[in-house]
Amino acid sequence: MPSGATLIEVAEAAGVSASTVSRILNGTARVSADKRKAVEKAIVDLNFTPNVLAQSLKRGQSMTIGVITQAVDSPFFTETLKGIEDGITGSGFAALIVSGHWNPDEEAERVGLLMARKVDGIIIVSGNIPDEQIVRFSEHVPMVATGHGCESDRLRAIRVDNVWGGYRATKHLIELGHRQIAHIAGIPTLTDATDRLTGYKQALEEAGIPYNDALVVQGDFRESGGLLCANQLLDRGVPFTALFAANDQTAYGARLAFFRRGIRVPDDISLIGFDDLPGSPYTTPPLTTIRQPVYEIGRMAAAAMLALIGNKPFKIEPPQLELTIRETTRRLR
Amino acid sequence: MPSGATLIEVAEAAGVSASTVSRILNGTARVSADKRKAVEKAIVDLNFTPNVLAQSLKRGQSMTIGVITQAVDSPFFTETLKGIEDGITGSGFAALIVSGHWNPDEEAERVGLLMARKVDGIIIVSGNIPDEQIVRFSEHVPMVATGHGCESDRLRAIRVDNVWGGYRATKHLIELGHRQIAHIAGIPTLTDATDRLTGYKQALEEAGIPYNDALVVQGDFRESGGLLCANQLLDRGVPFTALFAANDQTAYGARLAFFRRGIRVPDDISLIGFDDLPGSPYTTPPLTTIRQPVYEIGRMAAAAMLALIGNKPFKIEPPQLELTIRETTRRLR
DNA sequence: CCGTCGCGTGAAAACGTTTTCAGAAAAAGA
DNA sequence: TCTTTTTCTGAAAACGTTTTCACGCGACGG
Repeated sequence: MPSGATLIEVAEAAGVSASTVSRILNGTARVSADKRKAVEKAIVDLNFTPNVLAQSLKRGQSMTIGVITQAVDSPFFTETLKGIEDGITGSGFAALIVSGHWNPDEEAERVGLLMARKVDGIIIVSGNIPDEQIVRFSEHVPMVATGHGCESDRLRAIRVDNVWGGYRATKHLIELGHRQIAHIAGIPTLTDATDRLTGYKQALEEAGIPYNDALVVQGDFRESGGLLCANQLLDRGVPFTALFAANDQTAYGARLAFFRRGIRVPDDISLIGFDDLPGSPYTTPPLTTIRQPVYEIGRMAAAAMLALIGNKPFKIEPPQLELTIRETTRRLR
Repeated sequence: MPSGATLIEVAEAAGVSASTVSRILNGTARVSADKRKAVEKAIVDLNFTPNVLAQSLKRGQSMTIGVITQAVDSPFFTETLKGIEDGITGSGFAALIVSGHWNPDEEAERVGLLMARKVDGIIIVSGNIPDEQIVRFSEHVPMVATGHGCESDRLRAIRVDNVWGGYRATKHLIELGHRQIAHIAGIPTLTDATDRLTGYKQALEEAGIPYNDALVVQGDFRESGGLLCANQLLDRGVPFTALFAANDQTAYGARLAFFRRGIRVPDDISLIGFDDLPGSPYTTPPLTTIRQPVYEIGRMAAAAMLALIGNKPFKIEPPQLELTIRETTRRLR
């Protein structure tokens, strides 16, 4: 527990000047052994901890990294958050987390808030703030953005190939013999969502299956939306034997819709999600999905940020998506 | 986007002293209309934002609240986090979130870290740091703790009645006619977990059902533990018709174990959880559970902390648990 | 017409560090 | 022994605010 002792008090107790104490603390210059000893003793005696605020003010560095997330209650974000947290710990930095609630204006305002607090960098996790704006921000403070494509001098982007993911998911279903494949899309303003839809279309086209508008419906990346949309799909009466949900949460909702109507998964309908949330191996049956290394993305974001701040080179290698086959998909009878 | 302009520059631009600018900013004293106008103009012209660091240093207040959580990746914690975040926004405070990973030593160290950063208060979300230690910390900085029972001058506790929750869950099963009721307990060092077990025993005793050690097994509050423990339980060969899982995540795991063995829920075995995580209404079938108002607890924690910091009175009313009956429990045939 | 009051204001001293600058002491070179 | 260098150290000036203190000034009552 840090005390109220100040560096000056330590200096007095040790009979040296404040400068000397500071030098010992930071290893800025050589100090004679006896003074060093006296100071070190005084430090433990007084139980001294440097005042980070004063340090920050002087150095112009706050040792804080701002993180903008969208919904702290979504497993998708919190996994990334955990990665960031783990990546930061031990570096002396701490994370100031604020959430933008998917609202671009709110996000921009939060960026301002973080800047006012003189954070040393901002990590922006997904969200739908326009890319150009991010680039503009990055002129003021180093930034790392996930789910965005833009890059610049002080801006790194980490993004997975969502088109490929959508393609792979759909292709998996096609390989199992399905040809009537429905899709519950994500939030249309997010490229993540539209890219997955594009991938879906590509796979269809490749297999020579005509795209059918009646089999695609607009979700919201959440369970409730999945439930609703699946019901909608079912009610349309256009038959389908497989469903590609834009993310796992949507898949959970759809799964429930099927359950309610006595439709068995995967016996009657195959279901595939996207993300591979921590809960997905434990659904009944365990969910087949496109694994997105969310945690690793978080760690990578943290590492990239640390490198950016320290002016060190850092090569981002785009995290790979991976088809994870569990038990909600099966070969068409 | 905040600029590099300082208060002194604003003062110069407006032809007044720094003190005057400060007074206008904080409304500390009356200032003549013309100077005020000049200053306000200079502020927007220079796009000035006060340096929070300097303010903090001077005022001895950092406008930051530290939050210690255990696992940012568990829905239980993130829901609380969301409540805290929402409760804080608009107050000018920001949340510095660190995680203790269930490790008391790590938790204590993190408290030190937060204190070094001169946070104005610390909210500690669950965790197994000893109560006395929390009390000790609270002598240095205002604290709010959830899942702990201790209170003091600068310490507020928010905790639900876990004994009652365990009792109610078990009683629900008993009311449905079950008499062979298994229990997968939580982490034994957490009172949350042991309290729920106590409640389980109480309900059993009340109903005149002898407590059977063979029907209780030690989980870890996570899905994987639930899966393992349910299998263990099944392998023991002691028959049971209902299972009370110490939390929802454990229930998810157990559910999967049953599914794997072709045991139907609720037809063959009734299952009840604890927490009511956001995902629980969307499991198949939707999980019967004891609803814990996690989000509200977060908001309450934030409000209590703000009140504590502002020296305002605040009455914490303990959040109520509630039996939420869905579809994983049914009357014994 | 002269003390007293209240109001608006600026100068300057904090807050707790880091860092430049220069001086003193010690070591090295001649 | 007398420079010249090298080490080590302290004084003092920052960093960008807030806040105390005191001062000038017009208004007030006597």
